[in-house]
Amino acid sequence: MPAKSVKSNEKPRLSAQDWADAALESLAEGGMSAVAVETLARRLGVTKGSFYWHFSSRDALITAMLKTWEENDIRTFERSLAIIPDPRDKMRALFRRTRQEIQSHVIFCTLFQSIDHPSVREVMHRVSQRRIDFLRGGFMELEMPPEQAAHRARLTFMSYVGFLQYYQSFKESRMSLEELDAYVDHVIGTLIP
Amino acid sequence: MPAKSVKSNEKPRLSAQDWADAALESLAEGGMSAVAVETLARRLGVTKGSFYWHFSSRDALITAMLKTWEENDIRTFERSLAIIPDPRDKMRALFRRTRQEIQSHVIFCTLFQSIDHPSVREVMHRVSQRRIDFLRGGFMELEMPPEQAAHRARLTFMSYVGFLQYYQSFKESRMSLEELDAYVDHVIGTLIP
DNA sequence: ATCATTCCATACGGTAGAGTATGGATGCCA
DNA sequence: TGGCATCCATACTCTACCGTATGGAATGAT
Repeated sequence: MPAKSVKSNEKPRLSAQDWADAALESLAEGGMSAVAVETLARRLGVTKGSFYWHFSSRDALITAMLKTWEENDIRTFERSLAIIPDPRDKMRALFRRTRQEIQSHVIFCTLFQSIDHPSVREVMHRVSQRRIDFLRGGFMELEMPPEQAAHRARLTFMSYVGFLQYYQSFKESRMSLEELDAYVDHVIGTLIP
Repeated sequence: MPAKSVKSNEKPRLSAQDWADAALESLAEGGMSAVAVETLARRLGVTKGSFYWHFSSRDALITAMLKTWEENDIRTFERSLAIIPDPRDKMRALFRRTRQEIQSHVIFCTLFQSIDHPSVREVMHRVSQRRIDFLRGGFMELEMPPEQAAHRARLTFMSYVGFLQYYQSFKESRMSLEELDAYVDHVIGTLIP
């Protein structure tokens, strides 16, 4: 086996980024309350002593975690859609994106539930604004007048947020995949001109 | 002064309903974490000793609080709209309702953020289903085919949930009232056939 | 007037999680 | 090989909660 196995062998020797990554995973699974120092320490196979060497406080970890998420979000979200040339295809692809259960969606939704935290609030405000602006640009490419495009972008974003919230809250009574596809088609037909 | 002043004079002598009501107010202001025994006791001018006479646990209070809210929600929400005869007017009135900052909306949104709690989850699932069904009925009154009405009802509800979440999260950067009216009009024009 | 019931205060125990203090282990470097 | 920096373990404090145990004051019934 290799000398520098990162997983559970030899000596972990963690970095601050390792903690931020673990925090993100824990966030996706158990919400903000799961982003706890001792919980993460157990997860990483170390103790709090390690944590407080890398970070000054839990809040500092949360900030770093959010920074990691936001950067990754920008990379994977907008850049993957910039390739699609036709604006209508691009918007449709964007809508269908919601159907996939990417980790980014889960975290986006989870963070909205922890909006009380100042850092979370700040990041979510930025990210939301960015997505609404992106949608507005898309609708304007579809020949919508600016005012209307702005409203439609808001409406679209709100339905996205609401859907995630609902879908993740009531996992037990989810629609079937066929139904879900039909729903997304309906949304596309209703919101995309 | 009267002999039975409920407020802060003479002797409070609380009932379980008083605790549930105070819990609701506290919930609207500070979320579920504000629904804490000692916090409410301070609010009511008594101590925990009182609480644990009326309730067996914090969870019992939460259950009672949710029961109170759900009953009140059914009363004020659906019954006030059943009067309007024209289906299109009814739907429009329903949409414009979101614009008003009723306490029920605030609590609805706050509860969605605490969906982890089993009792909250159960109540929200019922309430959500009820509202979606109500919307579906409304769209069917507008001559929409059943399948389409179901999807449109979902979409409408999702945009409602998302809007509340967004609107309550970022109070500092809210739209002006005129803009908000224009937005609601856009939503009505887009979602109501 | 006595007595039980109702309602509440006081004091305590228990737990979970954040943060601190300190020493030990490991590795690099002169 | 001694020494310094890096990274982590152990053990502790502190705070904020929930929940319990128990006694006391008020009220109504007889």
